[in-house]
Amino acid sequence: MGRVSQAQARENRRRVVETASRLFREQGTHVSVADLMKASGLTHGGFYKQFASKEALVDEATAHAFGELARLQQDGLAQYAGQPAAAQRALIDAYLSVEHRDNMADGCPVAALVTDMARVPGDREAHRVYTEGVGRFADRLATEDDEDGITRLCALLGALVLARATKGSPLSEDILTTVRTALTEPR
Amino acid sequence: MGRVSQAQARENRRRVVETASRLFREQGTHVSVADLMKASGLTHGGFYKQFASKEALVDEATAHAFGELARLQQDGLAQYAGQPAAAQRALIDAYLSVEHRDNMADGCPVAALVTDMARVPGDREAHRVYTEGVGRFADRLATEDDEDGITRLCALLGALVLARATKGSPLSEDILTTVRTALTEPR
DNA sequence: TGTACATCAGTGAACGCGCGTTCACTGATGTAC
DNA sequence: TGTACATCAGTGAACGCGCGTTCACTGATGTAC
Repeated sequence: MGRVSQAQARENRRRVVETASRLFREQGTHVSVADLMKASGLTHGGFYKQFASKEALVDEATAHAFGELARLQQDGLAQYAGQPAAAQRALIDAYLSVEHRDNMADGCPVAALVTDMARVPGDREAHRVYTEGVGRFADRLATEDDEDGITRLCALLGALVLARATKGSPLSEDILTTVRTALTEPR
Repeated sequence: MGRVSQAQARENRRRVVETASRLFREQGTHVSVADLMKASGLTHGGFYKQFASKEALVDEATAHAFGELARLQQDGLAQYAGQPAAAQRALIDAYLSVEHRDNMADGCPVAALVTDMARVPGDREAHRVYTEGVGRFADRLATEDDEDGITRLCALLGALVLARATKGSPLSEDILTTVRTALTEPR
């Protein structure tokens, strides 16, 4: 192939990070460097021209996924400007939808990476980004009844991961609809 | 070493399953056969005298962990016989304790295996056992306000896995205490 | 603007290592007499 | 009850394979003149 333009190299790098952020969410962070590069349309040998190690990519891909999440949440808020209750309801409906359950790759990184984070050493950059993302998500969910949003976040996240883990059983859809109702009905 | 008595062989097998059920919860189901056998005080070569494959052990260890969970929940109910509210409160306090957060190996398999289950093919025996365990856990949490216990289960489980994933930040303890209060205060 | 050459993103083979699994072997256990 | 021998749980070395990582090589890009 030979050398590639600086612009092309930047674009390739960007694509690897984006692909990684999707594959790590879908399959976990143990996806191989070779698979990651192949899915990005490259061969695995060039990986270390762009990244110091696989660990560095995990950190960067995690940050990328959380950046995307923050952007989506901003968009959601903007779309329902001045109607906080409608914004909440839209978020909850989307979060606990069958589509979100079945699409981990494009889904919430807090849910997709929750077990990976619990099993990884706590001093990693990915951890800092993750914890920050959890805090921001909770703030986003705060209401008059639930001042810090933490309880609502736990119910949302718990419902999504349990619906994924029980997929194939009617219980899975049951979990989604039950928690959606519980969180959106006025009380 | 040479041959070992049938009783000893059964005991060794039992110990491998028990060790696996703890290590899978602590580190995930990708713990190696060699590590599993070493942790059980054996060498890895003998593994296939007892199990058809690693996959078979994952199924069996999952079933073992859920059996243990069911037994613990029975004990908890028996201890507070005739006082359902106190039994609920004790369960919630224990589930959302720092000890439970920090001890995945002996902790709830629903929480420890939730991501593994989401990423494993749905037709496995481990899946059936898992889904059944989720249903039983939800029933156990049912109250007058929350007839099927699903919403409470999601909040409990979400809080535990998030507290684990954010461990090291004050947010972690915050999650445990906030959700514990939300679930135990009368409303 | 055109030419000569150094740079370096990407290639593909190779590295040591740990994985799940297999196998020849050992020797105490279990059994047939 | 004692003896002879077949069984088989456990050992440890080895298998092919995929992992993360390294490296000699390629040749278009970028730069110095």
